Amino acid sequence: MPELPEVETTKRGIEPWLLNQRIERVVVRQPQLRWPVVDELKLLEGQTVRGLSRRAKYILVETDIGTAIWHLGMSGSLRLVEPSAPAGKHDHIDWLLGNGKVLRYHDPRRFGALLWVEPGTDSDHLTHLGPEPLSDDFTAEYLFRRSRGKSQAIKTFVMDGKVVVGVGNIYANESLFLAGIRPATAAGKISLARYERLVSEIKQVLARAIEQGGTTLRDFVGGDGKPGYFAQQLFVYGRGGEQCKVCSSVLKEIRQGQRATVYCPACQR
DNA sequence: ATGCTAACCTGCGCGC
DNA sequence: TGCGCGCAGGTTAGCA
Repeated sequence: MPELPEVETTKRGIEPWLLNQRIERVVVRQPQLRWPVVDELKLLEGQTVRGLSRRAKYILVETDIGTAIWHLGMSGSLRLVEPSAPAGKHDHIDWLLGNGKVLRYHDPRRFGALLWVEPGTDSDHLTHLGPEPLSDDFTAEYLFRRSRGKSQAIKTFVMDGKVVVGVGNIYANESLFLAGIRPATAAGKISLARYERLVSEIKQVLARAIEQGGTTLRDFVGGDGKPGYFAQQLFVYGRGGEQCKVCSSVLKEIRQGQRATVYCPACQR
């Protein structure tokens, strides 16, 4: 489900309902997620949420005794529900809040996670990540430098969280289309000028997707339960075999690293 | 080091 | 109507 815009949308959606609230009870119905939910999460009971933030596709919930870290995996969602709403088959975790609402984690495929770190500690999952794509640290010069000597395809290169975080399959496809770059091009062969264009398009497409509340393909919903509206603005993702919206050529679909890649053979060189 | 593959898990849509 | 197959927004472990 979620790439950076969907995670940011979720974080913004739940923040007003969580900030400064007491977590009264933590209910874990299914601890077997991507990594097992640790017993320490129970320590959240009675704690107050001091702050929310996002790093890469992780949502950090800070309290005085530690930080809970959500990851939504492929099919996870976090939303506020009423306590009377019955928990469904894949509603794995509830946080009962002081305001009477319930923060409910739903994740059919269970590739998501809820991690825990003590104050002043960094999760191993966060320490080796690349820069945030919307930050000033993410520049064409950076990508150019990191890519020299690499034969790896540009698409898998920008999807590597050690290079830059938050760019998943949807927005990798879209930003390469917008930048006019073929996804299979070796990252090490791309010029600084073309990286200028790519970095600019990555930043723009992510920012626009956040404005639209993310991309809803099947089941993504923000914290308020509403879908995102960016899907209608996708140029290539999920459109293999259809016509290019710019030049009407038939879009090609290939596989890179077990992921679908779609591109326009005319617009992307 | 680099880069590719398989794996984790469930649901859905398609072709037969 | 049912069955088998392939595919899906992410990430990491393991291998050559």
